[in-house]
Amino acid sequence: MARNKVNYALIEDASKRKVSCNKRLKGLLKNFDELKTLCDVEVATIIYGPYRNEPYTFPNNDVVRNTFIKFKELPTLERSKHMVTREEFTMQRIKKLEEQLQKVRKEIGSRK
Amino acid sequence: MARNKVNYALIEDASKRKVSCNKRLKGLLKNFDELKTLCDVEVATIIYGPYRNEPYTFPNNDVVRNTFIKFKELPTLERSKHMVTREEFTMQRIKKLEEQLQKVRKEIGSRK
DNA sequence: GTCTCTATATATAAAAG
DNA sequence: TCTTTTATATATAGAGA
Repeated sequence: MARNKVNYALIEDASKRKVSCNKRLKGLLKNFDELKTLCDVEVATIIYGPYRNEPYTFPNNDVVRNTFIKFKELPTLERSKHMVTREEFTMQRIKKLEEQLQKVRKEIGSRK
Repeated sequence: MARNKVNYALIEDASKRKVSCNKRLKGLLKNFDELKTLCDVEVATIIYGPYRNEPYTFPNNDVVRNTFIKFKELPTLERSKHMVTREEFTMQRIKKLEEQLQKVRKEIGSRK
């Protein structure tokens, strides 16, 4: 994806593959996080990587379990809307930091 | 992400949110597809969007079903060991933003 | 292995049609 | 709305420490 365009096929070199895998996993989790935050989409993911036996889950085990139950049973579960206090808090924090960054960067830009 | 940087918060405008949601879903599925192909990672995802009753699944319903069953059978302890919780993820994000802020502020300081 | 850097590919917000 | 286009932000392959 950068420097060189990558072939749409298994990366043969094992160490390159591992590095790529970790970078892409990170990117994927960010995408999920943003989709959930910006667009209010409910996601549940299990990822089995080749480098550990236990899977990665997102956003967390409970949600994954609940989403699966919902998926299996199809009748819509009424979901609690009152369990995001901490998440809201950290979200605000991130927003604020990003605004500060923007501001400071703009200040730099105007001096160049 | 383009033209303008987007705030890390729910997109208030409903039609913008929908457009963004669809674009991001598309991107996310592409990411999954590439991770699976390039790095031989097994993934299972359920995504409930606000615009249809049926969830999106990747790679397909059967794999999702099987993967989640497999996940359910893991002992709880093993499961939580490598869980990527959303909280952890946001903490990392905050840390990174703070580092950037520090760096940029230092740059400003050195010019004054 | 693990971080950082950075050039390039890609994703995507907003505009235009 | 939806598609297509474009400008910008972001992700990431490869390199170097």
